[in-house]
Amino acid sequence: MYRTHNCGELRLTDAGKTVTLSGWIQRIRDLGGLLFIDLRDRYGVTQLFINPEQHNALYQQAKAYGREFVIQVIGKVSERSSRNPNMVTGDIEVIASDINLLNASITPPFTIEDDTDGGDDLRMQYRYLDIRRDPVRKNLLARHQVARAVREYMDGKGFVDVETPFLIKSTPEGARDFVVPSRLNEGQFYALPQSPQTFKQLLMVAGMDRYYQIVRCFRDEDLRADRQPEFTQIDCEMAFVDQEDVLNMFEGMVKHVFKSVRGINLSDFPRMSYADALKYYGNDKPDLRFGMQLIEITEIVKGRNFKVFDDAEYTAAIVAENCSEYTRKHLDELTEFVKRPQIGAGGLVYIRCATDGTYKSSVDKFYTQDDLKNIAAHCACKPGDLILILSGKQHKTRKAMSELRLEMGNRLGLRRKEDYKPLWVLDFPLLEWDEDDKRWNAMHHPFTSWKPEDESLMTDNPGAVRANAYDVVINGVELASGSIRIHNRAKQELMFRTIGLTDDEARYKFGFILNAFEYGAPPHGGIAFGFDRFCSIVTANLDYIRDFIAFPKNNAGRDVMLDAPSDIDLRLKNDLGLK
RNA sequence: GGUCUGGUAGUUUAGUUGGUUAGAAUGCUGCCCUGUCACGGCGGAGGUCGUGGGUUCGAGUCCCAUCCAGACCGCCA
Repeated sequence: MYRTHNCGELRLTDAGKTVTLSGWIQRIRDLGGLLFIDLRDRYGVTQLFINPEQHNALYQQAKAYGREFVIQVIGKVSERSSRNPNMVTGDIEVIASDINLLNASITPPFTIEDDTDGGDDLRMQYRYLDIRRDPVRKNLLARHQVARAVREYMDGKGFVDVETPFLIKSTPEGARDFVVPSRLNEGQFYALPQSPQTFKQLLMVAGMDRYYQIVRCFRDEDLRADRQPEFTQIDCEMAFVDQEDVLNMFEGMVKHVFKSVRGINLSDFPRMSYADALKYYGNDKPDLRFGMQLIEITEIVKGRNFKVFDDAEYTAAIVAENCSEYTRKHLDELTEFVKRPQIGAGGLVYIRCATDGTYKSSVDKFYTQDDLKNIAAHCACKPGDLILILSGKQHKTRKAMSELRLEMGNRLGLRRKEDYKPLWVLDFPLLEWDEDDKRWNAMHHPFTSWKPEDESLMTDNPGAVRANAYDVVINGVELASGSIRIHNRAKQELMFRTIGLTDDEARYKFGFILNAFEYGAPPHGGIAFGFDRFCSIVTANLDYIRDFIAFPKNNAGRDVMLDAPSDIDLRLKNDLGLK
């Protein structure tokens, strides 16, 4: 038997017991006449004690050990003569009477400690050492807890976990597919699923009624801190439901997970239309942890010969409370921020609302004190506040304003880690114009149904059609996205035609689902959560998911531990008909 | 496809206007140390300054190219 206890469970009440522990050497403290070893496993750290006067051979043996050696120790639990209140096992130590070396270790390339000296690159290359560190291990355990809570809730609501295939057919819509060459069908390829979308709909046609799966998805697109080429979704679908049913069911799931994993009671999710999200936050995933809404002032700033505002399609302001004392340096920084190519604003106009009731702006040449007072009143700006104004094309300016708002939120400490502000964003447009391909594209996916009252717009104004689509957003992060689906062949064909697929193409690419819709497809809808994101938000409220994935890829899609992707054997290439 | 930041000891990094032997911390290592827990004290080893080219009397430092890493834009239904 390698161990009778783990390294995190012994307490003062165990004093006197003879125990066997196995684990890794975290650190050795040799005081000459005394030697301490911190022994670590997944569960914690326990101090071992060796007194050379009693066990000189053991002392000589242990002295030669180094960090990360794997040992088994037999000894007696006893109260420490000087306790350590910072450790849960700090009241006791194990007085070693025998130690077996199970495996030696070379010196690790970085320290296995909470605050490691290792850079990201090294940590990824030696991920198996990184996972020995407490913070990383905790994240993986948290991920397990989130998954467990999800399954608990879904099972309780009668959802059935059904597996769907990974080797499927490439489709033209959406992200770029990862493909797998077929040996038995030379020259042809499987695609890895971007999501099990069509399968879950077919399971509804099949009468499974309530389906879910925690499932890997694959998209061959460029990566970000919060995006991996393979990632995990909580994929869900229900039959005989309308939008309200889906919203209630999955709001319940998010609340259950927060309660179960963190003990946090989320209040009911507010709902906001896509149009309002853009109007008030410049963004379809608003961070509601702070106000600072966008205020449109396009018309009231016109007519003062300030050409930028006079010519602008859209001008908007945000009010930063108690920032009127911002220095020239601060304002220059903000100007630089919005003028960065990624944001792309032409410039930044400010109005300081001084505490004495006067106004100072960067456009004093064009605007009188009364003009500025009028703008301030429109923005409900108080003395001591600072108004920041951007101007230009509506879409681009809203986007820039959204970035500026988030930046100010960061600077003012308004995006507090401990706050959680979820919401539903509703009524997304069904379609968006693809400038490159000169055609309409499904905004969510081409199986999304539309508001019946907007159906007449499908032909004359497709961009105005609203979808039965919804997102869960928490703290400015899109956590989940779903829709009520089309379940009728004619409507599905109309959708395909609208996004530029000919009937022949539609039949070739999606014939299976069109056919299925003719065999009594029930009304259905669902949602899919980004599971990795969910974990990072619930446990740490971070917009960084790699720490929640055991073996993630780097920003070029490489696995630096395996050094994948790699070349393959020539013979394998031949078998696959590749050159 | 594009923009930006970085690459100096095992690791994390400092390095001024281009100028003597590239400095520190940590890790490693030797000796000392009987209650440590980031133990402590004294000593030691450890560097092709990512790579290639160029400018210069002289390059870690300036220029060009390239590789790697990270962040972002495009992209991601």
